[in-house]
Amino acid sequence: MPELPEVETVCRGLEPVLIGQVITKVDVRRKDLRKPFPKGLKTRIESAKVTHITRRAKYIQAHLDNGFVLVIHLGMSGRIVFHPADYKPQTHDHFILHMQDGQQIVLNDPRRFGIVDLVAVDDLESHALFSHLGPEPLSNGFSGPVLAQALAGKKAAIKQVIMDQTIVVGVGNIYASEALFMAGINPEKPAGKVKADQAEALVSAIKKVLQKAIKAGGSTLRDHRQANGELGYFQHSFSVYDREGQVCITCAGKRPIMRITQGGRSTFYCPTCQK
DNA sequence: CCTTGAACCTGCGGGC
DNA sequence: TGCCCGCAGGTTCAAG
Repeated sequence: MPELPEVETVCRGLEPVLIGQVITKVDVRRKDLRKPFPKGLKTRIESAKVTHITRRAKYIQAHLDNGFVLVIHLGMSGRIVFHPADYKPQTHDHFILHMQDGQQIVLNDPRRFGIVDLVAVDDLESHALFSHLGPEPLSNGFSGPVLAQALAGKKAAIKQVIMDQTIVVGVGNIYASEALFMAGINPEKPAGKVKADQAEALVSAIKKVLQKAIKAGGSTLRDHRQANGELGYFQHSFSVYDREGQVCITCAGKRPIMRITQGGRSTFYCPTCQK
């Protein structure tokens, strides 16, 4: 469940449950996900207290009182769920934090594209997972001029470029289609041909769609639930994503929403509204 | 440098 | 019912 709004929603759900709590026991149930679990993970975080939670791009960062930060990426299919003390691990429960109040924080990830890492807080910015990342989309560091500059001269399709985490972080396959629709830009347009005014519109659209999705608790695909059991509901607000063949909500024209493949991923757009 | 495609995994739904 | 195919919200690495 992983684009920025979903990860942000998870972080907000984790805060009241984790902050101030000591991790009493850690269960690492296999040797790796997309990467190996870090060496000494269990011994280095057991008995540590969670001080605060941050997010960078699609990474969850749980800061501990021993100078380490527990980093979790959910990949494509990862989810974090809270369970009571008597919960028994199920299939694809790969990593479990037992907290001092008895609650279990369970990382379940069927496809195992997720990552768990442990980083010294002083090394966070320079760590390989983070050092190459572009600006946060909701920060002032992401603006029309900044994006226009990053797009200059690029031949690749704009859809694929805004999903490039070195350009801007947090935009995944759903919100890329949604933002391009909102900005009226054809996803196949070469990035370098997106000029200042369209870049400005695209930045506004990305910020707007991500903010709206966060307010909605993210999008819930394939029956997924947030850690607290609540469902995100932004999927009901999709304008184009997963709406192939349906009528465009803006132009209601004769040409329906199209689905194309870019970089192996589905893209949805309105051929009338997006130029 | 760039772009493209495949690779990593499991599960689910549709078509036959 | 069962099998095969395509598809799924991400990232990385090799090949051209």
